[in-house]
Amino acid sequence: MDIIWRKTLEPYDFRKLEEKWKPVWERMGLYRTGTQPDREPFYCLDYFPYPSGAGLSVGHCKNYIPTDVICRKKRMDGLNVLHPMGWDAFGQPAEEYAIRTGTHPAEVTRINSDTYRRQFKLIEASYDWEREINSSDPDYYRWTQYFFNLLFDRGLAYQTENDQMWCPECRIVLSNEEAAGGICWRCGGEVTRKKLKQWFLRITDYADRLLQDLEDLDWPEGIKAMQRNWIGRSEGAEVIFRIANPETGFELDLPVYTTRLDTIYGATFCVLAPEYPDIEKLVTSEKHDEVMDYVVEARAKSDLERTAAAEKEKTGVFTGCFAVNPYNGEKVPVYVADYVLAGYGTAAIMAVPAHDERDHAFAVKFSIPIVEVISPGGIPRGVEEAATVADGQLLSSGPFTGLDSDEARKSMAEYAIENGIGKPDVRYRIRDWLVSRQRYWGAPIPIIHCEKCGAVPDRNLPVILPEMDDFKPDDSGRSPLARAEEWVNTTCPECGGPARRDTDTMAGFVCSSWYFLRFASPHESGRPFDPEAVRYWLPVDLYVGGAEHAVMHLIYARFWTKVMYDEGMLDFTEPFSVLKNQGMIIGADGQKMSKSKGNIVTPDEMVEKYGTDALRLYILFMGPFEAELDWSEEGIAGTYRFLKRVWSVVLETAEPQPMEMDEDFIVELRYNTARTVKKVTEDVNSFAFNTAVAAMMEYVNFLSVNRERAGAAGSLWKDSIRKLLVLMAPMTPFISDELWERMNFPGDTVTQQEWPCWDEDDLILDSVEIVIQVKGKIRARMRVPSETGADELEKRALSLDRIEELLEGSEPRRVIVVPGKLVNIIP
RNA sequence: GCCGGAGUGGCGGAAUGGCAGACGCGACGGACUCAAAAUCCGUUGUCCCCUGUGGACAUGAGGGUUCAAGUCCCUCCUCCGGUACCA
Repeated sequence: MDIIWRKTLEPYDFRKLEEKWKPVWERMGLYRTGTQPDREPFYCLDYFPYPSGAGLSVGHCKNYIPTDVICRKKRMDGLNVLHPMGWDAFGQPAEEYAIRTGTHPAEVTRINSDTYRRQFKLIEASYDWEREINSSDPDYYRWTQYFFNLLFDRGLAYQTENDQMWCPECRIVLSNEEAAGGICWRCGGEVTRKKLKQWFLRITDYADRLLQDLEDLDWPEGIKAMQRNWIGRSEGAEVIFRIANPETGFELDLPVYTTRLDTIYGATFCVLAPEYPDIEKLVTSEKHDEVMDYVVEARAKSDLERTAAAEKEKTGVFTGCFAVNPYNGEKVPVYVADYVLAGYGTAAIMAVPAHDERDHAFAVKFSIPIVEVISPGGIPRGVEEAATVADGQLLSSGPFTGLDSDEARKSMAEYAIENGIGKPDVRYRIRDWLVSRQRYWGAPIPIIHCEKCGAVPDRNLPVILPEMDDFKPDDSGRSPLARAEEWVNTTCPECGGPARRDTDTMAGFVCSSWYFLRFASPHESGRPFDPEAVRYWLPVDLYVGGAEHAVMHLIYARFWTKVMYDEGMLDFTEPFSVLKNQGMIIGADGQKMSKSKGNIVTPDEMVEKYGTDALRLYILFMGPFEAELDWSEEGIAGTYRFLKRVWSVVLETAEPQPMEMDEDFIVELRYNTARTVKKVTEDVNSFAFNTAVAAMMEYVNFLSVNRERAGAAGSLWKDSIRKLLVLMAPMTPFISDELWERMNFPGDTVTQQEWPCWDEDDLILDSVEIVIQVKGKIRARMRVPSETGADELEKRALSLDRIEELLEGSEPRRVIVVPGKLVNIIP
C-alpha cells in the first residue's frame, strides 16, 4: 500500500500551484480590507517605500513577509485587517534616479512602482491594491499642500534666511535630521553651509511632547533612545555676563547657557561662537583683524572639518574685551572659538576649565587660569592635569561654598532670579525642520508672495506641479520651478494684484508624514481623510520597517500627528502604537545588498528556483525577526525540502488504511498537535517566526515518522492534517490551499479558515520524565505518573539504586523537588 | 566618551532561573541506483576512561547570588548600530 502510494504520488510542483491559485484568490478578493461592522480593526503598515530602480531584493522580503504573515493570521483570527501599500514617490531619491537615467521622474515612478507591485504579487504579499496611493498624485499632494497651509495658519511654518546645511554633492539643502553627523543622508558626503532663505516647520515647539510621549510607546528601546538623544532636552540656566568694549564703551548683555551653574565661580573666560552677531562691535582695534580673519576662516569650514579639527586642538582668538561674572564680579577675557556652536544655547558660553574638558583644553593652550570650585569629596584634588566633571561640593564659591552641586544649582538659580542676572532654562538640541527644497520633484509649496500682502496661502488646491522637460537643479540656490515663468506669475488671492508663486517644493519627508492617515480612506475627495474611517483604523496597530528612519520620518510623523490633534482633526496623539524594526539581510559578501555592489539576490530568482512558499518560509525561518542575518541559498533548499515532505506526508496518508485504534498513539498525536498549535500561535503573535517554523517542522517530522500508524488514529489523523494546513496557511499559502483542496476539507480556501485553538487537557500526559540531580548534576531519570506529588517524587528518587549508591548510605541534607520536572538531592 | 543591542557547536540559531545546543544548514556513514540527482535511515560540542543506563569540561573573561545560572547581580573584554565640542 505504502509503496503504491509513493509510486503514484504526484511530485510537488510549486509552479503549477502558483499558476493555479493566483487567479483564484484574485477573483475571490481575499486581500480586500475587512469591512464587517462587528469586527475589530487591525491596521498593519509597512513603511511606504520609494520604489527604486533596483526593485525588491530578498532583504526587503525580511520586512514584507513577516507583516504579511501577521495580517493573514489576524484575518483568520476574525479581525478586519487593513494592509495597504503605496509609493513615497516625491522627493530626492526618485528625482536623482530620473536625472541619472534621463527619464522624467513621473515616468520613473510609474515604471518602478510597476516593478514593485509585480514583485509584491510574486511573493503573494496580501496587500489591498484597491487602496494603493502615490504621493506624487495630485489627489494626494493637494492634501499635503492643505496641511502645509494648516501649519502656516497655525504659525508653525515660517520662512527665514540663514546658514543652512547644504550637500554640495546632491546640490540640495538638508534638514538637520538629514544632515546628522555632518553627513548627507543620501550620498554620505560632507555637508557644508550655505546662506539661503528657506521654509521651516516649528517642530521645536513640540520638543517636550515628542519627548514625553515616547514613554508609552511600544517601540524598540534603541529607537526611543535615539529620539530622546536627538531631542536632547537639557536643564540648566541662562546667566547674563556684562561685556564692555574698553575703547568704544559699547556695552552688551551676554547671556550664556550652562547646565553647571554650580561651577560659575570657576568661570575664567567666556567664548563666543564665530557666528555670534555683534562680534565686530566688541573687538578692540588691536585685535580686530585677527578676530575677523578667524571668524571668516571658521565659517568657511564644514561642520565635519570643525569637529574633526577640534579633536586635535582647540583654536580661538582673544577679542580684547572682558565680561563680568555676575556672581563674583570678576572680569574675565572674552574669546571667539569654533568649539562653541552657533545653533545651540545662546551661541556663547561661560568657560570653566576646572570642570569641563573642552574648556580645560582651551585654557591650557591659551594659558588661562584654571580655578577649582567643585570637589567630589570636599577636598581639592587639583585640576591642572584634567578637568573634574563630576558633581561634588562647592569650594571658593562665596555664599554657596560647601553646598552639594545639586542644591547649589537650585539656590544659585534662585539667586539669579532675585538679582535679575539670569533664570533657570531648558534647552533642546532639536532644531526646526527645514522643509523647502529648490527641486522640481515635490509638492509645490502653496504660498503666493505678494508685495502688498506678503506670503499668502493659495487655497485653490492642488497647486499643480508644472510640466517641465528640464527639471535639473543647478547651483544657484533657486528652484528649477523659477524657470516656469508662466506658472510663477499669478495674482494675489487677497488683493488681486500681481504676485509670484513660491517656487520651492516640499521635502519628501513631508509627504510621508501623513500617508498612514490617507490609507484609511484613500479615495476620499473633499477632504484629506474620512474622520470616521480614521477613527476606526488608527492609530496604526503595527508599523514595521528598518531602523534608519529613527530620527527622520518617525519623528516627523509624530510631530505631524500632534499638530493635527491640536487642530482637532484626530483624537490620538501618536500615530504608531507598536513599532518593529526588521533586521537587514546581508549579502553573501558580508555587505549590505545593493545594486552597485552587485550582491543583490532577488525574490524573482528564488521564486523561480524554489517557489514563493519556500522563499516565504525561509525568510521566516532564517533567524529572529530583528536580527541582521547573512543570506544563504543553502538554507532555502532546506525549507523547500520541508515543503516536499509535507506534500508527501499529507498525500500519502490522505486515505489511511483502516486499522485497529491505538489509544497510546491517539494520546501522543493529540499532545503533539496541541503543542504545535499552541507554539505556533504564541510564536507568530510574538514575532518569533523562526521558532514557529521549527515547531511545524518538528510536528511534520512526528507525522512523517508515524505515517504507517495513521489509520490507528481514526479521524484524528485527518483532523491533525487539517490543523497543520491551517497553521501553515499564513506562511505558505500555495501548498496549504492545494493540499486543503486535495484533502476535500470544507471551504473554498484555507486562507479563510478560522485559526485553530488547542485544548490544554491534551497537553497533560499520563507520565512524565523526572530528572534526578545530586548537587545539581543529573545522575538519573525516572518516568512517573504526571500527578505524582513532591513527597512521593522524593521517596522514589531516593530509592533508586543509582542514587543510593551515590549517597553511600548517608542521609541527604536537603532535597528540592519541582513536581513534573526534577528532584535535586544535596548530600 | 555617551546611548542602545549582542557575544552559545563547523554555520544560522533554540532554551518561563530547572535536562545547554530545539529546528535547520553543512559534514560524515549507510540504503536505493549501472551511476548521479532526489529521497530515506543513522552519526555529528570537546575531552577522558574501567566503553557505560560512565565521567569531566563547555554558552566572551573573571567574580558573586542560588539547591540549581546561557538566563539574575558586579567588574572587565570584544563586536554591531546610533551619536558626539549641545556648554
